[in-house]
Amino acid sequence: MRLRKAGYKITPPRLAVLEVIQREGEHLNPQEILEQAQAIHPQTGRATVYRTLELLTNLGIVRPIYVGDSGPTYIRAEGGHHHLVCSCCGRVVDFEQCVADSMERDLEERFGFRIQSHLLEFYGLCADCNKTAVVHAPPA
Amino acid sequence: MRLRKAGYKITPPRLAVLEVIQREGEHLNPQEILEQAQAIHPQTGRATVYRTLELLTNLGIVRPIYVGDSGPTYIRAEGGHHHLVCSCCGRVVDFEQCVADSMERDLEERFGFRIQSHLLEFYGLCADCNKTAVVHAPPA
DNA sequence: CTGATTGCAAAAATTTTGCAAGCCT
DNA sequence: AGGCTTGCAAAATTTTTGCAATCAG
Repeated sequence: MRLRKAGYKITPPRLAVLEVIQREGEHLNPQEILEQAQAIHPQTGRATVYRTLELLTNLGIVRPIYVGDSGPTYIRAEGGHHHLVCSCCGRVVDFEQCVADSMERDLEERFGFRIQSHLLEFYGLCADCNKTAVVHAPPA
Repeated sequence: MRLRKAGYKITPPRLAVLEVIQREGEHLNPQEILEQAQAIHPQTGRATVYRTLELLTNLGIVRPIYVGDSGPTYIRAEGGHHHLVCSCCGRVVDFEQCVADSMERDLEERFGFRIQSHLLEFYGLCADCNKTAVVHAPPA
């Protein structure tokens, strides 16, 4: 338990939030995390979720990402995340193979960072939006 | 002027927002964009800034990015942006060389996207946080 | 015990929306 | 002229804060 090692107390709300992110894993926003955490520990308050997310983020256990339009969502802070995002309609496609790993070593040496994860996003227009919006798109 | 081609009107507030992002270029949040836009066109309203940013984003002219903790900031939607972000203290370091470009062609073919830009972020702990926080960090 | 942690509710901060007036074309 | 755009202010969201009560260690 990283929390303990860092000198923090292990409490039901914190465990609930951790559990939710471990389980659901991906792309939950604070509201959803609150709801699911309450399913585990009913009296969990919203403020505590925010405080816990900040704590876990600082400890490098989770991380917020912003994809498409919606607000922040949280994911485990490990491994890579790769998205292809349409600037026009907001569509998001995940892809796997990524060359970022090959850069980590070099960056770690060069900047003294200890890298835990990465996010690679390409922005552009998806096939559909390419056909329409770009040509001539009156407000909708 | 991309705006015109897409069928939108060229107005002072829109020009002001564009001008601000072209000029300052990087990492301005909506509030700052509003202030600077008002320096150009005083009666610019906050709502218009938000509406314009959304419009320009959909047209693929600008793009919001979220780095570190703070809210969204806007940048021109072209080229790449590369950050090394410390999960602990929020420090952000920019770096240049990037291998993402080599992936664009393949992704475009595979998913039918027309890629305009990319964002590559590595998350981890900076040299300073590595020494302290990880070992034992009572709340501060 | 003791201080970190919590939940609540209020306060802030950030975005969105409704609408009449105004401007671009 | 016609309708997209705008600015304002109010409404809706989202996040942060103050504080007494509680809980983990």
